[in-house]
Amino acid sequence: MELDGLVPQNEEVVTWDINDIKLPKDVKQTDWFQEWPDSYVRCIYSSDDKNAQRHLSSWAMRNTNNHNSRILKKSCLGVVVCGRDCLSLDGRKMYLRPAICDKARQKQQKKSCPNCSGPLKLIPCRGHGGYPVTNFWRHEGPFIFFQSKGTHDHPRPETKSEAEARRSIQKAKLPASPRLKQSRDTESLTGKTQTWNPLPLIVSKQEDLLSQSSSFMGHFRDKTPQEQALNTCLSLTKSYSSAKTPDLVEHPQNMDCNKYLSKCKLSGSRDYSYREPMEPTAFVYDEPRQHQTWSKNASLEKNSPAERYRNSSTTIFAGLHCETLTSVNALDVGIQYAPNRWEPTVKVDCHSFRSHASTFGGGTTEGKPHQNYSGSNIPSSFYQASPEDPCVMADTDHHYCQNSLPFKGNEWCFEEERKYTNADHCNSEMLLNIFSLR
DNA sequence: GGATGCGGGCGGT
DNA sequence: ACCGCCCGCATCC
Ligand SMILES: [Zn+2]
Ligand SMILES: [Zn+2]
Repeated sequence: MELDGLVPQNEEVVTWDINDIKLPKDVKQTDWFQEWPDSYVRCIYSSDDKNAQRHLSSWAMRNTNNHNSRILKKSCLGVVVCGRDCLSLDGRKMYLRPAICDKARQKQQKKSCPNCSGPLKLIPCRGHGGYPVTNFWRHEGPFIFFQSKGTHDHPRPETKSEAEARRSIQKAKLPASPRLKQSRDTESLTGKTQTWNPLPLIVSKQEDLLSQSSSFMGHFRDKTPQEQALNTCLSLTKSYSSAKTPDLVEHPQNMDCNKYLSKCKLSGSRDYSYREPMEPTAFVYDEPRQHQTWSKNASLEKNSPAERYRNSSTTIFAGLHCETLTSVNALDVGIQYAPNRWEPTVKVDCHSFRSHASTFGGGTTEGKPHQNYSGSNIPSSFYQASPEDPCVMADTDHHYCQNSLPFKGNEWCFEEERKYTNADHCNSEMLLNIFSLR
């Protein structure tokens, strides 16, 4: 059942559908990227939004063929849980991210629970009429239209970055020789149980993670733990960032956290080409020429300085990446935890922000930058910790990064920002903190 | 290796 | 026609 118009996006009534021949062209404001879109929502992202460009979602979504090259369709793979419903030390369940690749997923299901070595179980998504929730992406001019159909009927899996972190850590900790590796593959192919994550990655204390991390990293003779960690961190953010972090690369061990943090403040999106909102017409689905032409016209020429300014800040937010928002948990536990009692999320808004001077000129972050970016449920890093817990520190840093974006956007901020592409540095820094605190 | 996209093909409604 | 989905191919990291 469609809920057309019932969930106003952008404080306006949604009048479009992803399948419409024409999509709205007079978009006054774009939405914050949603990491966990759920239910029947529709969003309009800026085409500058890196996450939207990559069609990212923290749900495990896989591409599916809808025989329509204009609209990218993805369906949810659900979540992987322990077949024994085991709990971590702190009493939380873990929710692993299903591998997106079919082959990899099959392999994954042969592995065993990293916590109790029990079998893993894939909970399929049946949130859309008994079928997986589907997401649709459609690029149109300066916007990326997004639509979700169905409500996930399962817990959230670990995020993409968390899953990547897990892989990196596992790879790093098992610099297995080719021979050993081969036997392992054979084992998995024959269906024998293989503990997915032999190392006790499931820990409830950051302390534990730290010690474990540095211990396995200590195996590398040629690199310091910091360097090793850094490599991991950088590799994790690589796919999201086109920026270089020369300081870190060249002098990781000398990197000062505060210094690094200051860079976080300047982090944002790299691409500032913005397009003016269109005349109140629409994007024509079946007339590629039209929107292409339009795109060209609108791209760069019509921007007045004021427009450029406000638009650039718009882009700054749009450029924030998933990792920035998933916080330090990329390495904190590596696994998505949640309370034992899982409640389906009912409502999710597209957190939009006004692309008006008020949002910017104020120089505040009142444009609800903190508003549950991840929707109305448990934070990805569901983590009980004491104030002195390193994790808290890291998380604080994370928020700081998010709040410290150059809202005021003077020319300097603007330029500086271009140097430090995006907020991924925040993430890298957090990761670095984790490993270097010791 | 695995994430992502693409698109041919098949079967069900 | 629309949808779910399997499968191989290609690209990129
Ligand atoms: Zn288990
Ligand atoms: Zn789902």
